[in-house]
Amino acid sequence: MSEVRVRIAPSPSGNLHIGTARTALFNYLFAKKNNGKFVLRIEDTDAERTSQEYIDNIFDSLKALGLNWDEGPDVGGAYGPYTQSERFDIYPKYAQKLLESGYAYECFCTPEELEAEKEEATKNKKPYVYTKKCENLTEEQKAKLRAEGRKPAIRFNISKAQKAFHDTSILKFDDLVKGELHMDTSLLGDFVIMKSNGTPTYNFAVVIDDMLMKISHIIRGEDHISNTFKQILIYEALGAEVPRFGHLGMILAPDRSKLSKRHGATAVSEFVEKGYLTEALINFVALLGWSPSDGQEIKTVDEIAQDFRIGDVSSSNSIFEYDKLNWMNGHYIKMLDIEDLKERLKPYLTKYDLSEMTDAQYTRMVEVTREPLTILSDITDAVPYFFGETVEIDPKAQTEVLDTEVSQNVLKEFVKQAEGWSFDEETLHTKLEAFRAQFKELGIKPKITMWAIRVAVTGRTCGADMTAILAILGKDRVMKRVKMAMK
RNA sequence: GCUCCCAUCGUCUAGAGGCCUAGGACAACACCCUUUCACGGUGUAGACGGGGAUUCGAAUUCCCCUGGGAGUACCA
Repeated sequence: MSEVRVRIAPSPSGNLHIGTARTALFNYLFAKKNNGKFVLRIEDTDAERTSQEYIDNIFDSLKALGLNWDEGPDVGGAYGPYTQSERFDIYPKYAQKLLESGYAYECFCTPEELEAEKEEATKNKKPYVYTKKCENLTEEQKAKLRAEGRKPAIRFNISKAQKAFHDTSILKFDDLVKGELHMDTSLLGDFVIMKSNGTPTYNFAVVIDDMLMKISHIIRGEDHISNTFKQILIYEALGAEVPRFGHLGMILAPDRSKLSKRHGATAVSEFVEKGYLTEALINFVALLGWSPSDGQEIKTVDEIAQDFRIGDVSSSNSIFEYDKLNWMNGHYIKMLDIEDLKERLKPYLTKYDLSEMTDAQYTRMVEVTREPLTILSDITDAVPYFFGETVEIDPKAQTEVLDTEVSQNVLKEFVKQAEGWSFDEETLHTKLEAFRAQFKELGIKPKITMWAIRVAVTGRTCGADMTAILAILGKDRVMKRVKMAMK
């Protein structure tokens, strides 16, 4: 077989969708596994909905996910341009070819006429297929319509192509993930390939582009299955080699509907802003439909590529649930290199004055607070007590902990003893241990002892390791806060 | 409406006729660890949508039903 060439062809009518990212990933994996090329093409045929902002977002998201393309609008390649709007001059040539070979014809029907036919069909509970009304227009009739100022669209003649290349009206192909798929093409209407304004429709543009870009395998969502039948016929009518197709199940929201904004984030960039790591995102999304042969689910994209076979991908839909993504994201946060993590956390710490801390203190703070983080943005609410001279005491902690007599006794004793301590973690650790033991003798649980100190110093009942907190804050601030908490 | 696709624990999945009294992961629950919250460890509970057929034997093959999804544009 000739070179494996796959592509992802997003339409820039929105930010890169997580579903598109998964499709891109499977294409990328397939290319990697088969020493092929991964091509990025921007399908901006519909100028109305396209914007540069979205194009940038698609580029950035794909790069952030590590899905680097070999050919594309920015890096170029031998089969460019890779932006559809820059290819407008090439589609009419092929449409003309189809017109000449009789696999396409001009259609002068107005949108109103078409609309009426459709209504008629639904009224009679009949499936709508284009009537082929314009199939056999004479040159005279066409000239007359043109004279009236009507501009024709070009329609593809399904039945003619089907008859020319297949014995029956049933068209079949062997899908890479679903196996044999078939369709009765007599149920398909002759669809428009060139709009009356001279631009190609999706189904035509993709075929021409994929053909010219020598795409060998088309891996995409199963929402394209019905398009595939139309596209195969175009390839055949054009005398081109038909690529292999593979249709992936869709990603659904927990309510089994299409994943949309009302379910939360849908764009990769939104997930990133929320504090999801691209490593976790891509790993998670790979597991939707694919599973590792060794059972080891945490894997880099390159590791997955080694193990990847398109035929192993599940053909059913899968539901996007946050539980596992969250777990996985937390896992990746725990695994991250500390310096890396320090940088990635900074965008979520802007409300604090990091200059209050030395780099060593910041490092230590991150080390002791990273554990419970699910998403990076969780850091914001996890660290307020590391900053400023004083803390705000949680009302509940105040009444339940600080206001008790035991706590007050603990704090009194703490102030007395800690005055003489050195506030390095090692010392603190042993001193605190002894401190707890001392109270335990009096029948006070270690937990209670520590709670008094914790609430006085941090304002809350839970948080990072106390020893580290005290060391980072330093003796002055700790003593100040504890004294303030005393009655 | 018509056409197509899909169907194993709540979720993601393993399973390609006997290895399945169906395995793993996340979530849940319990216990352990522990200076809190967590992390971690151990364990518990939890599924082959229904009905036929083929077979000595079916989660695995076939058919029907049901359920879910998608497509049905001069959108992509």
